[in-house]
Amino acid sequence: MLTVDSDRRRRPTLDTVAAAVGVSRATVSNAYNRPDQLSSSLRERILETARSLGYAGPDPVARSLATRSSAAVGFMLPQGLSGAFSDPALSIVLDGLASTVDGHDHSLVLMPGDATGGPRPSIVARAQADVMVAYSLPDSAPALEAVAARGLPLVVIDQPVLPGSARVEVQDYVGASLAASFLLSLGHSRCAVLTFALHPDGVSGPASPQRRSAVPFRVSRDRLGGYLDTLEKAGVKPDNVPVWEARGSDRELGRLGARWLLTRTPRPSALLCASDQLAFGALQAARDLNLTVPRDVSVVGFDDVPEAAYSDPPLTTVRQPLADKGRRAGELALKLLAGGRPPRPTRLDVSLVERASTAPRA
Amino acid sequence: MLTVDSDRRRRPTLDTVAAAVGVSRATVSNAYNRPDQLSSSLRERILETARSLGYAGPDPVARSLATRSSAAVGFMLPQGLSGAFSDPALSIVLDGLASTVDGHDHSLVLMPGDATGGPRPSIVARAQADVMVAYSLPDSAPALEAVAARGLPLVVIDQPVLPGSARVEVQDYVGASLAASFLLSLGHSRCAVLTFALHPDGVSGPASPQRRSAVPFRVSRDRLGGYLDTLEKAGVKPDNVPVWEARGSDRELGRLGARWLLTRTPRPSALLCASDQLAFGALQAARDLNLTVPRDVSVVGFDDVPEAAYSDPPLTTVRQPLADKGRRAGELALKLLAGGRPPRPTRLDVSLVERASTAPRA
DNA sequence: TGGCGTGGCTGAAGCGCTTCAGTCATGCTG
DNA sequence: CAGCATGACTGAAGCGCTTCAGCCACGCCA
Repeated sequence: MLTVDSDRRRRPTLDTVAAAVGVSRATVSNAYNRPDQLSSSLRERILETARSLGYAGPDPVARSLATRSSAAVGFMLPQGLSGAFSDPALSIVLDGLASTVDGHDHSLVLMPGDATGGPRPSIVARAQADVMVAYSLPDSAPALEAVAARGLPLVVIDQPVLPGSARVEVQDYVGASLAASFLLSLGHSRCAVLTFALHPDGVSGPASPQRRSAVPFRVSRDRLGGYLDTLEKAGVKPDNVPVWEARGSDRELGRLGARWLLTRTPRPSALLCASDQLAFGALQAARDLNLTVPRDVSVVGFDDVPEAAYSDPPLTTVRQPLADKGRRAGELALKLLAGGRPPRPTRLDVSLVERASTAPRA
Repeated sequence: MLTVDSDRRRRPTLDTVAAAVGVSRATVSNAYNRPDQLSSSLRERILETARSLGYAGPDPVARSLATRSSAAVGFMLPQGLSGAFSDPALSIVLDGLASTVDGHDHSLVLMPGDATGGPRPSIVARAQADVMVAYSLPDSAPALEAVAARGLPLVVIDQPVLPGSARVEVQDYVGASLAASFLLSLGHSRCAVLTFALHPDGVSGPASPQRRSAVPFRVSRDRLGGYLDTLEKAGVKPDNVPVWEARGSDRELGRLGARWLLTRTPRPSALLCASDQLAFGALQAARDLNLTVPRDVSVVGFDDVPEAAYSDPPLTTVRQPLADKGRRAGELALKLLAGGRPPRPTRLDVSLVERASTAPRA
């Protein structure tokens, strides 16, 4: 019967095993880490004895201290977990990262963020990881300084460069332009924008001109910029484009924002949504208001999460390679760990996927 | 300018600082951990010197070794991350856990599972955590043995007892009965069941009688059992109840399963879904088939995730206190860490929430 | 026979920190 | 003024492991 004995007082150590077998501690260590350093018969005997003594292998912490490596990568999030995981895009990125990291027998330490838009510095200072990955933190988050203070290698996803760090990012600005141009080509000049947080203060609402400038989140900044610049080039004044800022990126927040946008006068004929989740919310809001998509209003998302292909109607959206992003970040992290210099930023491509949520202006 | 210097060769240590200030290493340690042990002027001087030397505080690994505590809780998942986080119920639980753990300056180490229905034992053996939380692993997952081998305290969520471990669980069987009784009371005797994985082998499809028995996931077992037993008591033979087993718990899998169930002849007049996500998929499937919920078919979910109140139609479902579950697990973990004996299992209540996805049989 | 490469094992020096039993002034009490 | 708390600081013993320079015996070659 499997029993949990949490009495840690007198757990066996390498020495216990060494003494029991009658060899040196170094040899027992080798039995676990360098099988080629001892005869296989002795190794067998050691492992056997260890088992019978209830020794579960070298203690991870002591091992980390001795090797100066904790075999873990830290992941810093801009928000708490529940908010974060209602965003499938993040889940996919994280999964890509996890599988890479996991494949190299490294583990993943999660550092949820708080209202400041990143994990508390004390958390970062104490995290047992030897490389950090920052996901979409606001510019100059305190967490980033904490990483620098520790001298840990850093890879940032969807963020501005930090000297000495590796980076993977997506052509958000280009993607947003793509979306806007497409709507313009369909004749939609009365567009509205539904975006997730521009500032880390947890506020939802119409985005005033002030809030639209000096946006600390690079992704939000680039997507919003891509939309507005493109519209402007076509002669649409940014100030005339209604923008709703949702404090997060989930359906419900999207629905709320879209309801507001779709009840402006004149009603926008198309919605540019900064994420698919927000777009799904927008589809819902349209239904709530008895509007038909795309007849009454066109909707375009961003991300191309798997579900975008199955929504009602299927979503026109900007595809970005989410899983790749995570994998790349993982590879970069491992490379930095191995002592590599930070390579040039990895830029991933975006493309527009046309589905059924958009149509020429009626 | 914030710069990342990942050159870890010559980082300052406690000794460096001690030497610079001209005090003993113990005193510097105290400056960080026991401010009351030295004069505040000296402490100030030490901290100042540390800062100027680029010393970011005691190394977490060394500290862990010395204190025999790594200030981290490990979270073992039954599946990979992306699958896991498409399940909002899990996100909420995890968030509850994280906030508790985080509030005590502990971090969270994630151990994603693989095809075996849990993390690989090697991952568990090397994880730097001093208490483990297992979430809905199958009975006798290898990961659990690895935990036992290390002698780490364990708290299990939604799983059978393990001697020596703490446990938090929900009255799944009762909840499932509630749902089934409710449908029966509305006159639905032709019910079908849409459940998530009964076995960890990643198979989706109609669940044969063999697959319905010896189910290793406690939650699946209890919910399915609650449904079928209740129906049987009302005279409905379990063998006549179609059951679809989805390999995971997301909308798309739910939609697939529901499509199959709703195209049986005779068509079921009600669907018992083991999670809200599956139920949302079922609502979608009904729409796809031009069926109106609840007129043509009633649907009941399980979990009561926030979105259940907003779906179209709003979902009748079994409520379980998800965030509580996570928080409780966190508290238990911390209590075990503090040396407490495992308390009696925490059982959380369930209740039925009636919304608009159910109606009397036509 | 002497020299030498080699496989198999060990001793001991760390890794960077915490902690606890002291030491030593200092000020207070009676 | 002896006696004694008290506050401030230190020395040294670990925490459990990795690693590397050796050491030793053995067999092989010339």
